[in-house]
Order: sequence, then C-alpha cells, then structure tokens
Amino acid sequence: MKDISWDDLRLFLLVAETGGLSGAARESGLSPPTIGRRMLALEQQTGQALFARSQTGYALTKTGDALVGKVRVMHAAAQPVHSLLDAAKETPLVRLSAGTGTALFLADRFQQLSQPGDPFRLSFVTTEAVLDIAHREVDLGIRSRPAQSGNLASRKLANIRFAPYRSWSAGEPERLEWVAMDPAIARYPAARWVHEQSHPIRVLANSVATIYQLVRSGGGIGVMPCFIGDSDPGLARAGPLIEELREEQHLVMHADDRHQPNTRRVIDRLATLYDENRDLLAGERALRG
Amino acid sequence: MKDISWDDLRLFLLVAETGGLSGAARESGLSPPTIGRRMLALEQQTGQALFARSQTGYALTKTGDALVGKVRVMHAAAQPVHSLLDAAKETPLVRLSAGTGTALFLADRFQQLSQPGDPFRLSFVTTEAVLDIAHREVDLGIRSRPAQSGNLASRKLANIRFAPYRSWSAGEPERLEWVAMDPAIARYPAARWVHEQSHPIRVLANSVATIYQLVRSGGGIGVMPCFIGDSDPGLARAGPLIEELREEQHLVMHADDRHQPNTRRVIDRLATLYDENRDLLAGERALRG
DNA sequence: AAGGAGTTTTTCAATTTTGAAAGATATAAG
DNA sequence: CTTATATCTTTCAAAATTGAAAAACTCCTT
Repeated sequence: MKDISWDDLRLFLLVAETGGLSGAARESGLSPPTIGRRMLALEQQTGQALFARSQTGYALTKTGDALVGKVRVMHAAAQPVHSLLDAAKETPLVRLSAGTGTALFLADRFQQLSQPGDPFRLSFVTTEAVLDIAHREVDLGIRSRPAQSGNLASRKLANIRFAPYRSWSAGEPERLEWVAMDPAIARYPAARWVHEQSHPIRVLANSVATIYQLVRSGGGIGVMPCFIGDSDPGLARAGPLIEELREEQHLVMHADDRHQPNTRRVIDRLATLYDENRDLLAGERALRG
Repeated sequence: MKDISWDDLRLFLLVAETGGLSGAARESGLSPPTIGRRMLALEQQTGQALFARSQTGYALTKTGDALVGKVRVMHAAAQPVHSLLDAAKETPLVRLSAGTGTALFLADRFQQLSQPGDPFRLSFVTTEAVLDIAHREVDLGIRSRPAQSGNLASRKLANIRFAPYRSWSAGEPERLEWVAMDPAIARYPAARWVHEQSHPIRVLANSVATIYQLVRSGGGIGVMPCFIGDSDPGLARAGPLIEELREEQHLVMHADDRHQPNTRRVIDRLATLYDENRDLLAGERALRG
C-alpha cells in the first residue's frame, strides 16, 4: 500500500504512549523487533524523525509529538467501530444532524419539531462534520447540497443568505476587528470569506455557534447566516448582505426512510418550519442595520 | 495483532465505496485477490457478513452498511495526519479548548480574555471531546480533572454546581418533560443524571450548548451548570441545586508553556475571570427559582 | 564494583502475505 | 446466439514479515 499504513500509525501511538518497544509489544501482541522495524520504516517513508531512540526507550521528537495528537483522534474515531459489534438495542429515535448554526435556529423553534405524544424521540446531532446518512450515521441531515448518491433523497428547504454582524452595543463597525473561523478547518465559502478580505482578525473559532456567541458578547464582527443574526435583537448588521455568499439548505434522508412514519413526520415539520421562515433565511428580515 | 487491523478497515472502506475488488485495487495499489482475502479474513475475525458477493462486485450487508459509516469517520480523522507533513507555518495562536457549555460562559466574557493590542490570537476550540494538551492538540484546556501526567500542569479554577433549568415562560415545572444528553455519549455524571431519575425524556442532544438552547426555547427541563443557567434571565431554576453533581474546573496546560508569555497572559486572565465569578459558578447567583 | 533487570538491536529460519496467471462467471453489445 | 469485456476466485511461487534467540547497552540495587 503506497499510503502510510494505519496499523503503523496505531503502533506509533502505542510506542509513544508506553515510551518504548517493550510496552508497545505487550499491548499489541507483536514482538519488539517487529515494532522497531515498523517504526523505522514509518520514519523512512515519511522522511521525518519521529523518535529519539535510547537504550532505555523511545522519546518523541517534536514532530512525533505533534503527530501523536492527531493519531489519538484517529484512535478515538475507531472506537465506534468496536462498539458496533456490541450492537445495542434500538430505541425509536429520529436523529437529525445539523451544523451548530442551524441547530441554533432549530432549537429556538423546537416546539414545532417535537410535540407531546410523538411516538419517537428526536435526537439532535449538532456538529460541523458531515455525517453519513447513506450509511445510517444519522437519519436526517440538513446540508448545503442536495443528495447526490442514488440511495439518498433530498428536499430543498431554503436559500440562505449571509451578512456581517456585530453586537448592537459594540459601537462603530469601522473600529471593530473580526471574528473568524479557524482557516485550518474552514470548509465552506462562508467560513473562508473573512480570510479573503483584508479585515483584521481578532479571534478564531471552530464553529458557527461559537462565532455567534463571540459576536454577541462584543468580540467583533462575524459573518453568519441571516437566520441567526437577524433572530437576535442584540445583534445588528455590520454591512450589507454578502453577495458572494449564498447557500442552500437541503434536507437529506435515506431514500428508504422517506415514508417511515416517524421520519416522515419530522420531515414535514421541518418543511413547514422553513416555509414559515423563508424571508428570515433569505436575509429579508433584518432587525437592525 | 489481535485487534482488527486498521488497514483492513481502510480497505473495507475502499471496497464499499468502489463496489468491488477491482476498484479498491486501483485505489490501493494492492491486487484484487489480496483484497478479497483480507475482506474474507475480516469477516471471519468479526463473525459478521459484511458483503454480499457477486460476480459483478461486492454489495454491503446491513452490518457492512452500518460499519462503513463509522470507518468513514476514522478516515476523516486520519486526514490531519497527512496534513501534518505539510506543516504550515505557524501563526501565533493560543488555542483554548473548552466544552460547549463552558465556551458559552467564556464567549460572553470574551473581552476579558482577548484584548486589542495582544501579540497573539486566541483560538477557541469548542468541543465535548477531550483534546490532548501533552501532545499539543491545544495549548490550554478547561477540564473537570487536574493534570495527571508529569508533563502537564494545572490550576484549579472553580467549583461547579448544577441545577435543573426551564424557560421562564415555559410554565409549571411539574408538567414539563426533560431534555437530556444522548446516553450513548454521556460521559460525565451531569450528563447521565437525568437518565438515572424517572423523568420522562422528550428530546436528546449531543452537547451542553444544544441542551441550553433547547431549554431556552421551551423544550423542557434540562440539567446544566449554574454558570449557564443563572446567566440567562430567560431561564429559571426548576428545582434545587443537585447535590450529587459537583464538578471542578481546572485549567490544564503543558508544563513547558506555563511561562510562555502569550499563554501566561491567557492563563492569568482566565484565573481572574473565574475568581470574579466564583459565586455564579458555585450556584449562588440564582436569578429566578 | 558487580550483578541483575530491563530494553533495544541484529541475525536467521519459519511463517505469512502477496501478485501473476489461469479459470470461472455475469453482463452488454453485435 | 455468440463474442467481448469486466469482475471475482483459485493456485502456486516469490517476496515480505515475523519472532526466537543472542548480543549489546543502560540503569538500579546490593
């Protein structure tokens, strides 16, 4: 395999955590010479020294130090794989995934989505990551793009506009610096836009909800969807609608679930909610400018 | 290696995505017979049929379907490993990690943490996951436990109390159902507490911030730290402080960073902020009950 | 200072994995 | 219906990996 072996990364993590080959050997069931060789091969393949080797064990280099943090994340992501085989019994849930910004919007109107007497529970999965509906990570997802693969279906919910916002009490926009998404994780045009201007950036965040909170508390100007900014009387627009930033929101579902009663109900309610708020989503309900 | 090979999981993902052995072979550089064998071995090791095999390719079984979603998450988690070697140049950041609930508290008081003229930028990493400070995932973390490993240092910030909250406008607490953390991911006592009572649960969420938002919009009663609930005039306590739920917050840092000027500054500011809000954090500043 | 424990590295034979080639099968096109 | 194409499975020899054993080294205890 031309790519770096995931198994080697896993061994790397064990060596790093135990501080040597013997410890990693105990954990993995492989022999110390095998592990030593694979770490050497990993270093050669990557062209990076990951360890400072000594008779008493392996210490991480600076690069190794940085790498181990990222491999831990991988390791954490592998845990659900193991859990899968202990498949727990299912409780009737409808899992709805949305980004943190959209979740703010939905939570405020939650009463329309989940009602007393419903024969299911709604589970909000609030994340900036895109979870896989085709493979049942969640049941429904609110996405910026329609379904693309054959076993997914989607329904367009709305057009979304963006504008810069500031706290109403924050003073003159010209004096304010900006709140931005961390460029290392900025994935959408709206997340990247600030970095493409020459605005001074004061603070970074890793989610739309955090940007909203920072702006709300006077942290500066932040770009966010109008449905967030225009819903909060404590915020004011700090400039016009941003023409380049137009998104759509689509409700994506597994095609097999469209007519499943509980999911159907949530779908219909979402459609109604979005319909009633069409102008807010489109940036036509500015409270303050 | 006694555990399931990560490389096999990766191949599994390739087979699933391409629909067969040839596609996976093209992507991986391995031969079709090799991949076929490894998938067979994976199935045998796990005791699960992951594929429906045919002359025209491999289709996923239901179990395979469920598994592929989780392997995708692993795959996504592996991306930063690759990025690491293209180490971008560093901009002076101080990365502060906090859970979504704590991030709400900090964002509201952001002006105390980051000030004009600072020679660094603050990067909020808002997550419910515990990021690794020893290995430089973040610079500072607000944790419920003090530092335990030798190369970390910590400083206690506060004692934290919890109470149930409802929206002030939501009506009689006795009639309300509860908003809870999804038990599948509930890690702390505060997240599990609701499930240990006999309260009817109306909706699940995956973060403290989402619980807060849901409660705020009348979704029901939710347990949250007092520093969140008592900071919002729109919320009221729905019962007394919960005696069983007491947490501490500690500021954890890499021992080498304690005296690094930018980090030092953030540390001192956090300490001051927490000191000034000691009573709020301890549940002694109830707005409404 | 000597001995013991623990760790890493090297050597070599055994075991495992791999891919080339051949065979089998399904599907599409003529 | 026949032929061509694409894909998967099986066989076998070559290549790669592995672990046992021995050697080398460091650190700690007596």
